[in-house]
Amino acid sequence: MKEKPASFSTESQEKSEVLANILCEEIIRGQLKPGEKLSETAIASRFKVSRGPVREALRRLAERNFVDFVPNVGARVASTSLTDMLHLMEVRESLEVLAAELAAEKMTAVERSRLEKLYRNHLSMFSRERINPYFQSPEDFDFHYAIAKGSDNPILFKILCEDLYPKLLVCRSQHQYIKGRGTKALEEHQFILAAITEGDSELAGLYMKRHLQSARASLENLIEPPT
Amino acid sequence: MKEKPASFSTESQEKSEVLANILCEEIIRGQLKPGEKLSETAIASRFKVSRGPVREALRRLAERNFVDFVPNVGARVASTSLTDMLHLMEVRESLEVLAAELAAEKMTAVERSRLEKLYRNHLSMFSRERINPYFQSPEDFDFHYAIAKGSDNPILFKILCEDLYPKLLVCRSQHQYIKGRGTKALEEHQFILAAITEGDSELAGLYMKRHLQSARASLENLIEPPT
DNA sequence: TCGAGCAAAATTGTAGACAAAATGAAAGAG
DNA sequence: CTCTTTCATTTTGTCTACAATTTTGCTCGA
Repeated sequence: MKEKPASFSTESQEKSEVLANILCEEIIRGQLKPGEKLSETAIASRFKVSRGPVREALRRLAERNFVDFVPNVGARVASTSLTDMLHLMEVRESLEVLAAELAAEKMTAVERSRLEKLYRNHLSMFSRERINPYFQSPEDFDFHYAIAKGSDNPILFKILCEDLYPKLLVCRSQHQYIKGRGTKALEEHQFILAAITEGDSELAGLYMKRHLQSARASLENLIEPPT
Repeated sequence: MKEKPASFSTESQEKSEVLANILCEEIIRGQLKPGEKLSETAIASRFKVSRGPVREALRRLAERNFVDFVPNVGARVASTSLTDMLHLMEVRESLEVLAAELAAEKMTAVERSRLEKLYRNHLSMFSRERINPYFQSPEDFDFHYAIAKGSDNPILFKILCEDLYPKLLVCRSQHQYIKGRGTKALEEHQFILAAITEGDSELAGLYMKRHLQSARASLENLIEPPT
């Protein structure tokens, strides 16, 4: 019997995957700026690897639309406009309403209590230090993440948590969009939480819809300011 | 000034992309069966290329979840269960309702007339040869494709047409799920079309919802037959 | 001054070879 | 007979080298 050498913390190793994750992270953090050239040789020498793994990593990122790729020319960091962000939010709204409805129906007891605990933590956290823009903070995403998980629909979860959220984070970092909606968002979470814990699917969806609609509306104002 | 040599029909060339498309097509057609091993060397020799492009192609397909990938082991054709298909349909329903609503608001005049023409073609086509299961036929997808396009939301379009529809086709081929809902689906299209051409967003969404709900319901029966 | 055209440099695309890991089969112990 | 261990084979991971394409800068001429 083989000792499992990687007890935890990882690893599938495979440099191309590690590279893809690192580059993805740097794009999200904004350390790699939109439009910036991603030279294979430069990346290869930076990470002390050959170009093979780099190419594979870039292909993966291209498939996920984190980089724009032109054959025989190369890869560049994809630049996402505010219009893109609006489109993302439109899709997100639709899918999270579904997620909230499904979560209200299907969440297990432990999931519900965990979600409630999560909310209480956020509440106490932001009642002490009150200058925080809760909206789109890591904690905000945690809440939505938990609901996506609770929907018990892996496809839905993947689209939301692995496609849309990262993309939204990229948008945010590329536009310094830190539109903090104060503790308003936190209050809205309370209603969503209540509906989910009571298993009221329709209501959970409705609260989620309003929650995200207000976020989207403020974004729309940013694009075309009201007359 | 350079002559553009590839006047049309393509090409970005780049073997890894060509390979990815071919393999994807074969998975959709069911020529590559679920769970089947995708050996790099085998594919490389089959297409008379080196392993490099093959690896890149497989990485792309893995990112799109058409193949399951295990480091140091290799890639296998992803097998999609009927439960997966149900999850896909749930997400699809939510997104297509949004697409129909947006299409009703934003479709241009020429897009509307084109959609109408498309519908009339399907109508005459299936009134002559009436044995066809319209539902999930290429023509059925054409209609939904046009609406996704008309939503004027590239993110939405991409998820529907490049992620969900292909995946649904894979499911169908892997399960011989040719559940033809007769010309019922065609009739439902008529209502959707009417609502869109009249710009009635809410109604278009509602008809779309019912249209896909009935499809999903019949799928649910397949999984857990009614008592 | 500006643009076309050519040439050199840099970058991407592909191929082939080597290293590392996993798979599978055979041999041996209980 | 079954389970375990070992070893050879196969397959994947990575690297280096070479071919093809693009980019860049220069020269030349109007």
